[in-house]
This record gives sequence, C-alpha cells and structure tokens, in this order.
Amino acid sequence: MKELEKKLSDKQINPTAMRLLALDYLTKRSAAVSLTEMELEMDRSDRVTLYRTIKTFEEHGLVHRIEDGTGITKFALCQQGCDPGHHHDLHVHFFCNSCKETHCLPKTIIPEVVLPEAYQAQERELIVKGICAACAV
Amino acid sequence: MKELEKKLSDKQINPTAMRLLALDYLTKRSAAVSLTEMELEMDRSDRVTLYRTIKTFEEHGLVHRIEDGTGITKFALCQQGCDPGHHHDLHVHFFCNSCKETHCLPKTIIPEVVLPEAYQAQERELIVKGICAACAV
DNA sequence: TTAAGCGGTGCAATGGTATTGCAAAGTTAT
DNA sequence: ATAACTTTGCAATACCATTGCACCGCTTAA
Ligand SMILES: [Mn+2]
Ligand SMILES: [Mn+2]
Ligand SMILES: [Zn+2]
Ligand SMILES: [Zn+2]
Repeated sequence: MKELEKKLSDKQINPTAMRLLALDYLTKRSAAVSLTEMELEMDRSDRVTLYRTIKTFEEHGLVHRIEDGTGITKFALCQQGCDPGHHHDLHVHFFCNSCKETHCLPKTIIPEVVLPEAYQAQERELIVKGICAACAV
Repeated sequence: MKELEKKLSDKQINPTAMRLLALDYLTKRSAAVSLTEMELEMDRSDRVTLYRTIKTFEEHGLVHRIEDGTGITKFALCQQGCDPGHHHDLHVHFFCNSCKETHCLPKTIIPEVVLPEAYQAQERELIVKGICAACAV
C-alpha cells in the first residue's frame, strides 16, 4: 500500500500501522463515519487511539469533521487539497432520514447568503436531510 | 403575565408556573440558549424539569432546536406559526466565533440547493459562523 | 553500546450532556 | 374526599469526548 503511505507523508503525517489502517478504512467508506463506527468495524483498535488518529488527520488537512445535527461527530476524507490548520470544504452534507448515513456532496457548493447588517461570515455549513439516492425507490 | 399564559394555551400547553418562567426567560433572551445556560441562569429549577419543559415546547411548536455545530443543543422561540410535530423554520443560524452566541436570523432564508440525481431533500439547516453584529468593532 | 529522548499506543479515569425511572407533590374531576 | 391524571425533583444511567499516565519501540547523542 505505497499509495496510502504517500498520502500520509504528503500531509506530513508519520505513516504508522494504525494510521495506514485508518486511512485504508476511510478510503473504502462511501459515507461519513463516527468514531464509534470506526471502533466497531475496525477491530484491533482502541477508541482513544482512533480518536487521536482522526484528530491528527484533521489537523493535517486529510479529513474533515462533519456535524450533521445528530449530535454525533462524523468524519470523512477531504476531497481537494485542504491545508493543515485550514480546511476549505464548502460542500453540502446530506443526512439520510432512512438509512441514517451522512454523505459528502462534493459537487454541491453551499451558496452564499446575505446576512443582516454588520454580520461577518467566516465559515458556513449546510446540512440537507432527506432520502439518499440509495434509499430512494 | 396573561400574555405568556395565552401563548402557552394557544399551543395547547398547560400553563404551569415552571413553564411560564421558562417562556418568560426565553422571551427575554436574544440568543439561542442551551439547557445548561437555562439551568444556571434560572435558579429554582431542576435540569430535568427544564429538559422536559423544553421538550414539551418543542413538540408543541413553540421553540425549535438548533444544532450549531458546537455539539451542544440550543433552543429558541419559533418565529412564525410552527405546528405541533412540524416545524417550518427555514432561517439561517449564526454562530459568533467571538462571543460564542448563536442567533436566529429569521429574515435570512436558507436557499435551495440542487442535489445530485435521486437525492430528495426534506429539511435543511444552514449554520454561518463568523462575527456577530454586537462583536463587530 | 548505553542512555536519553520522543512519538505513538493502550488503559483507566474524568467531564459533560442527554435521557430515563420512579416516587412525591400538585391538579382536576367525580 | 377520593381517584385519576399531570407535573416535578432526585437518582441513576448511557454515551461520547477528552485527558493523564505508563509502556513500547525507535532514533540519536554521549
Ligand atoms: Mn464533506
Ligand atoms: Mn432559529
Ligand atoms: Zn439512505
Ligand atoms: Zn458575537
């Protein structure tokens, strides 16, 4: 898996066994994932180690955090080049009310909105809830 | 406070002392509020009672829940007529990175977005983060 | 070749919020 | 006054996030 190693080193992340496993797992997932899901589906892993692994990934611009309104934080690989310390994912996230999965919609950009006088926007997050493509009949 | 009583009865909520206090508190707040804040600022109140009070308010269409991305659920009075069991607040919520307050922007409507093929939207939530009017110099 | 230094991992412990169970207190209708 | 129902308070539980600390393996400086 030289590819995975390269992805890590490109982001200045030391490619340990655990991190390669986590990256491999994330790469194969289509939906965003919570820490608890990762813990259950990847055995041979401690929750805290996963927590710190994901945190490292996030800080180095490899994954982004998604607050989908369920109260449970999810994570997904960044699409384009996000930088350490600064993400610029401005895509919509979709939460399926049927299968409860959260998907990145990288091609769906969050539109700008006009705010009341004197409000200054710095970031924005749009969650759309409904029925995902896989669940639609 | 016949006004407050009326607001409650209009929503089919039995106007108890606790509920009147909570509604009064919410009415006077400009920012959205978390359960913990309510618990601290309204003394003579049990957290669980507040929890259930808010839950009742929410179910009857009197307040709406706001997930502002902090992981802590906030609540605010509904603006227009929301119905029991079905809210139709489609306004933007603003989280101030400076004062950490969350504001409803009732006049700022969440724009529709075009989703990928076969995705069906049912609800949407937009959080804008930045500097609020009060914090802007 | 040791000894120190350091990053990474695992386990235990803590903190904070959400949620439920249950019994006491209050309210309303016979 | 009694019964039925609602509301409230306290205790307990369930999670999830986060931190502390000790251990392990590897690299580097004496
Ligand atoms: Mn995403
Ligand atoms: Mn609002
Ligand atoms: Zn689905
Ligand atoms: Zn502010």
